[in-house]
Amino acid sequence: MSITQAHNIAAPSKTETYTITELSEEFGITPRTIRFYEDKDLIRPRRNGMNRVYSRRDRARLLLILRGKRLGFSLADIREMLDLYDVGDGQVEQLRTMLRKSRERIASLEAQRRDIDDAISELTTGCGQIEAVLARKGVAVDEI
Amino acid sequence: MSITQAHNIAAPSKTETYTITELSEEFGITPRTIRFYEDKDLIRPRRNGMNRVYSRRDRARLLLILRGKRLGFSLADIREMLDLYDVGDGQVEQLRTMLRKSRERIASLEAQRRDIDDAISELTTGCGQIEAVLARKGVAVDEI
DNA sequence: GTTGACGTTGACGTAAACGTAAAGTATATT
DNA sequence: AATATACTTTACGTTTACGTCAACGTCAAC
Repeated sequence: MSITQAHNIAAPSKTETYTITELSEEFGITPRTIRFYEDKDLIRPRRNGMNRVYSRRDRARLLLILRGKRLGFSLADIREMLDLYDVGDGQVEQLRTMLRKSRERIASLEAQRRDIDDAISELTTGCGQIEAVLARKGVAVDEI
Repeated sequence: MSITQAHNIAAPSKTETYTITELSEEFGITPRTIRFYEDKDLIRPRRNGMNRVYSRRDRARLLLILRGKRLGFSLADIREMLDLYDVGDGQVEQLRTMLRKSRERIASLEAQRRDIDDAISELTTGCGQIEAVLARKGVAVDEI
């Protein structure tokens, strides 16, 4: 319970680093998940002996990964974008790729939304019919 | 290519039946899919020797299955609802279950839709930023 | 007498994103 | 020394809805 835990002894230096559990707790994911991302080449932390050491840059990558996941990209997509992001800075080609992928994703999401809307109206209609039948049977619908 | 194919020799009688490929072609699914549904106890066609024989009732069940899938229910959900549907007719308990499940599904779909809307706006914002950067670089955005 | 069309069962493969042991290493505390 | 804690690797398990062989049966046609 001491403040000076292993791997975190020094005072907050310029080269702040994180352990795998620190990051997992901060982002609400399991260490297994972070190792999985590494296995998929999404992060490449340094090592201190056997242990993984994450830099602030690694932490930023992890944030980008989780953001990509929230937006519904696959890990493969995310890896591709991260790789582009890494090569250089502001390369036109990367931006084009990101833009294309984002637009594709938007189109896909809009299609999904249409499907969802259709399903909702079909389900709503069905609910109404069931409610009508139950009402005719004298059953209070809200008792469900 | 003759009209009188095997298993379908008789004139259209009252007890019309279907082969597995007939149904699969009619509904745009593979025979494998229909056998899979049977394996999951969603349909139970009669047999003529080894061959499956589907009645109009089986065909109706298949329609309900595909409808349920369109609405995003799992096969397990669909089976449960079909079973209820089979027991009797207009039983209150079945209707309640259907209503509950449908309402749950609607709620889940609405949540999904909110997530999708959030993702779309986040992506749209990101696209706008990328477009701005590309424009400043003198790249026509539509060339992508 | 074999080709082709249609059918059967059984079992393994696929995709995504991890979960869940199992078994070992390394350090720190008691 | 023994215990506790954190970390490691390897590898199989999970879920859903099928796809994909493989090997076999059966019947009518050429």
